[in-house]
Amino acid sequence: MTDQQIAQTLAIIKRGAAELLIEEELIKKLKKGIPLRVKAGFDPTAPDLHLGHTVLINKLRQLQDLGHHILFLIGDFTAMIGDPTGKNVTRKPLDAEAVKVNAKSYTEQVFKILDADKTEVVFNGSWMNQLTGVDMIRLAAQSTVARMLERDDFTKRYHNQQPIAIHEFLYPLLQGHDSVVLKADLELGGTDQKFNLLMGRELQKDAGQEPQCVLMMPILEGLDGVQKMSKSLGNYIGISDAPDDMFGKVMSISDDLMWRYYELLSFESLESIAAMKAEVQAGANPRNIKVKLAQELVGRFHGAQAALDVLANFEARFKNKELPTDLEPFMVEGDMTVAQAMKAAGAAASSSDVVRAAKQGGLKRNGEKINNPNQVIPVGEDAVYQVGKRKFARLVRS
RNA sequence: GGUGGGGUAUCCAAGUGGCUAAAGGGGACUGAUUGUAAAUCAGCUGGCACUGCCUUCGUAGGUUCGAAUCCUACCCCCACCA
Repeated sequence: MTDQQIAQTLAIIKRGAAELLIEEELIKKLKKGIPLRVKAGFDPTAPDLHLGHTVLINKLRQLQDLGHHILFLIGDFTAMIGDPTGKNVTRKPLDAEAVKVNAKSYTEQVFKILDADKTEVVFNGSWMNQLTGVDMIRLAAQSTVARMLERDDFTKRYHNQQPIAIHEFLYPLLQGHDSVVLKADLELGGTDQKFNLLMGRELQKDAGQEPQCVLMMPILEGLDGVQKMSKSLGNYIGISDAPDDMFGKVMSISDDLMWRYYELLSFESLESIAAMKAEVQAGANPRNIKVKLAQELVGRFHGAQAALDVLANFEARFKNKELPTDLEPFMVEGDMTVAQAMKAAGAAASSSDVVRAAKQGGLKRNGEKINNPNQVIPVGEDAVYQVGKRKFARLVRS
C-alpha cells in the first residue's frame, strides 16, 4: 500500500469516530498489506437493534468494504455475566435460551448492513466454556483490583458502597481474552467501552501478540437528543421499524440533532454534509434536508422503492392531511362505541385515551372532528377514524 | 452484626385518618402555530360498562363508619458505624 492509499483508508476509518488508539500502530498494521482482523463484540441482551447500534455496524461495513476481515462476536458467554459498563447496579445474568434467541435475531438484523458472506460470526462461549478453573484463575491473575478500580463506574460504585460482585471484574478480562483468542488487529466499541477495549491490548501483550488497535465510536443520542438511544428509554429508531414509522421518527427529530444523525448514520460524504449545512445557513428549509436523511435510512433498511413510497405517504398524510388508504378494515362486532372500537383496533392504548383525545379535539372520523367518543358505530359504517396525529383505524360494521 | 432513614402514579417529589385518582415539577401525549423542527400558548396524563363505577401509595394482614396516612408481620433500598 502506498502512503496515499493508507492516508485514504485511515480517513475512512476515522470518519465519525471518537477516538483511535493508536494511530501509528494501525498504520504499521495497514502497511503489511494483510487484511486486518477486526473484532466487535455484542452482548445478545437486547433482541432489537436500533440505529444507535448501527453507528458501529456501519463502521464495520466500511472496514469490510475496504477488504478487512470482520469477526462479529456474539458474547453468549459474557452475556451470562453482563457487562457492568456504565451501570450503577449489577446486571442480571441472562439464561441460556434467551441468549440463543437474541443472538439469532441479532445476526438476522445485522446482515441488513454487513455482507453475511464475508462476515465471520463467532460465539465466545465456544472457547470460554473450555476454560478450566485453573485457566480462569490465571486469567484473573493478569490484572489487579487497583487496576479494575480505575474504572469510573467501579470507582463510583465502590465509593457509594454499592455492591460490585467479584465476577464483574472478570468481564473486562474475558473481553480481552476474546481478543487474544481471535488474534484481533483492531477492535471496535463505543466510547464507554474504553476500559474493556484496552484490556484486550494488555492481555495480547502478555500472550506475546501484537496488541490490537482500538477504534471507539460515539454513543448516538436518541430521539430526545439528550439521552443515549436505547430501547428501554423508548427514544429509539429500530432497524426493523416499519418504513412509515422510521420516516416519521426521523422527521420528528430536532434540526440540531439532524446534523448529528447525518454525521453518524448517513453515508453522505463529509463535504456534501458541509454543503447542506451551508445551504441551511443561506436560508434553505432544513425540513427538506431532513427528508433526504429519512429517505436514505428507509432506503437502507427497506429498499429504494420504499424510500420513495414513504415520502409520498408522508406528504399525503401530513402535508395534504389525506387519510391513509391502505388500512386493514377492522370489523366491528355488535354495538361498540368509538372509544371501544379504537381500543380494540389497536389505535389507542385504552378507551380512556380516546375519551381524552375527543375532549381535546383529537378524535376524527374521515377527517371531521367528532366530540362524542361514546357514540355507537352504526350498522353499515365504513370510515377511517383517527386518534391524535398518527393513530388511524378503519372501522367497518356490516 | 449495630444504629438511624426510607419505599407514593412514567420519573422526581408533597401528603401523616374523611374535602385524595392523590399537590408541585420533569417527561410523554393532545390542540393552536409550524416543517410530525425549535420556541411559545392552552390542555391532558390509572382503568372501565365514563354525569357513574372499579383498582392504585413496597407485600400481607388488622384497627376504623372511613386508611397512602394508625397497628402487626414480612420483603427491599439507603446512610453512618463495625
